[in-house]
Amino acid sequence: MQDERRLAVLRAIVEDYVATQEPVGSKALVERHGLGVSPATVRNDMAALEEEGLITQPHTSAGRIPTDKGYRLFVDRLTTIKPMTPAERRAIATILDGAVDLDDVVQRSVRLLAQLTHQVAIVQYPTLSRSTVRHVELVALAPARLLVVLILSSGRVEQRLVDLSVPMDDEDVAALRGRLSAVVAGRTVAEATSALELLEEGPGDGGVQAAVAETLVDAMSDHRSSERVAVGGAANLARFGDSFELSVRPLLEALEEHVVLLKLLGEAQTGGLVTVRIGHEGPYQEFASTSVVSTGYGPGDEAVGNLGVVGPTRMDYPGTMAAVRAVARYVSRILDEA
Amino acid sequence: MQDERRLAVLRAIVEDYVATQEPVGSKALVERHGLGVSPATVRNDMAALEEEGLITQPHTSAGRIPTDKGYRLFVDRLTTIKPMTPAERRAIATILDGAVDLDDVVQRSVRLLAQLTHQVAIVQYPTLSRSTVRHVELVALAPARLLVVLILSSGRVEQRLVDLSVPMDDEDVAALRGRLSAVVAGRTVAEATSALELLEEGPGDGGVQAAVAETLVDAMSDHRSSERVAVGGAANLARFGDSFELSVRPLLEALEEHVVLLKLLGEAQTGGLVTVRIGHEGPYQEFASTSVVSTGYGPGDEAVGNLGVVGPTRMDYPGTMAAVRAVARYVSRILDEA
DNA sequence: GCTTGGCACTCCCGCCCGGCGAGTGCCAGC
DNA sequence: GCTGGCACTCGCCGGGCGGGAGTGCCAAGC
Repeated sequence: MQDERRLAVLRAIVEDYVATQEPVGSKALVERHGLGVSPATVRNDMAALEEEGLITQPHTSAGRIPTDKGYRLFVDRLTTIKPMTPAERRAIATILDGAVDLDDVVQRSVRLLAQLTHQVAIVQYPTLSRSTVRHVELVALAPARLLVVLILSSGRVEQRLVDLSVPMDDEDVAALRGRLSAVVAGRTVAEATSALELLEEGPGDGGVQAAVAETLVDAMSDHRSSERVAVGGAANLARFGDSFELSVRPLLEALEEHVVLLKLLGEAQTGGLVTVRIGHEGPYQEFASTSVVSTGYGPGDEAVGNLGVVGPTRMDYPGTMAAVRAVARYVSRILDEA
Repeated sequence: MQDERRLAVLRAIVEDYVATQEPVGSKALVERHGLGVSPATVRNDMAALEEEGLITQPHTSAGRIPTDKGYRLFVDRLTTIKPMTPAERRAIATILDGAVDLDDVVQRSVRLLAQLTHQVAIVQYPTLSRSTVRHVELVALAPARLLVVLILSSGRVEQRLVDLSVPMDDEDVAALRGRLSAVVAGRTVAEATSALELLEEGPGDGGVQAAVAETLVDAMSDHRSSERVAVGGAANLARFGDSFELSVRPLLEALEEHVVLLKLLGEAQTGGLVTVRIGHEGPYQEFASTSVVSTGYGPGDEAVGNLGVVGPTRMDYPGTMAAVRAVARYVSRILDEA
């Protein structure tokens, strides 16, 4: 009985604090929410919640604010993801359907997510994992410099420059292209990679074939492609009321370190499961006062990338989770069709 | 005689203010620079400079700070671009030489420029202008969906998706590729564009050839490619001592509007000419308290893109101009070789 | 045993105020 | 035309002072 009311008090504190950004006191709480008890009772509950480490006071005789642990309980047990309105769904569909290619989908998603949540959005470019090799192209830019272009069934194009130890003429290039094509075309990335690694050395070409094959393997490895992320809505960092130099600057710096962002997005969760990392739960000092809401996307149940938002721990979790889930679903649907 | 000393006073004020970020008074000025006159004399000169609108006081009985007009005079007549040290040159060379492709050059440049200047760096991706068509590739992703890939001599690859009104089989695709290749391969972008526009309708293909040709023309038009810019060092906005919400937030927002940034970089200047736009000289309200230092880059004397930095009007102009010029030169040299 | 009203207490915040110091403008003298 | 002197003007800083919001505790009531 009291336990239930205490949780109701915690929920009310989280909701009020998120809405006003100010510590919330017992009187304001009973006024704004119909709790049906007096402020004194709520004060007792608050003392108990503080005892459990769910809320805290910035200083004596101020209102209470939730701790990370309090937010965690709120997210896990006190709230459900708030469905998007039909208007919001339509907006998502309209914006994302206008995309001309995969990169454009990613760029539109990141803008959209930033606008929907008023926070910083991060979208990972799709990894190529299970796609197949559509085409290999070699272009001689100079006698001893080749442009290697790899086209995958996912629609992604990877390009690399290779400097050769010996010059090649157009015929050599065509022959090499033929040999490589025969080995990799139509195969999945995984198959093509092993096939390339088993490839015998070409006849007296000074290691050219090996160099090109290595470049292809490198281009196919998830690594570089999955390293890429798009970031948007950095201006929303202004919502951190704190000092710029102390809290926002390190965040801005971290946002340019895409490797950090990838770790932040974490492991892909598919099927509408949204991951929430609150405050200090992550490994990065800079993000100790932020929360990350993320999920995976991809055709079917396969995850080919992650997306999410990062914002202050005092964020609207139900709304943010809904937006992240909705955008991920829509992007997944686009990948299904492609 | 007095005129000369007055200009020396202006130069000293700019240099001191840039170094300390604080209004500079007459006494500090004679102490730090060996002006050989008394503070009172300097005060008279300052009154004259203020009369001319070159400096101003934030409030009565404070030191002076330069106005935009004062910075303009300083940049145009009182300073020369400070050459980079050999160590800095080597650092630039080392970092940029490690790039694997054109996009990587741009991304490395933007990071480098941000680090060198401690300001926000902007680098435009090279436009394709005079490059020639190396290769056209068509890939059937689905019966009625084509991926069109355009490879240019500059090393740039453009890709587009085309939805067809009628399905095509592999033979149709190969035939279409052959026809298009014959028309555009080896031509410059300009030539290829006109050739495509004159192309006759394919035999009973339901407008497929026209659709693909149009896509190619679109991909070749400078527009989309030159729209792309890379931004780095946004964290350096912290150097604006001002309030976050009022001055930094609109800037951050503007930095995500790449169209705005392109206008900011302005018209390309080649041959080591660096453009400086100070404060309100530009059309954008958000950038009224910033200066933009930019220049063009490209092989030979041809400008294929711009790069620059944006920072507070109180910036180290000689050093910034030197860094911008040095990076542009090095990028140009890389394009020369490619 | 839980809830409630009352009450004293604590502490932040905004305000005013006075002293200090930096810097100026002006003036008379050189 | 330069210089030293001098009075004046402000912005900045620290201290002191209510006002107010919020708390914890206690004794009484259901």
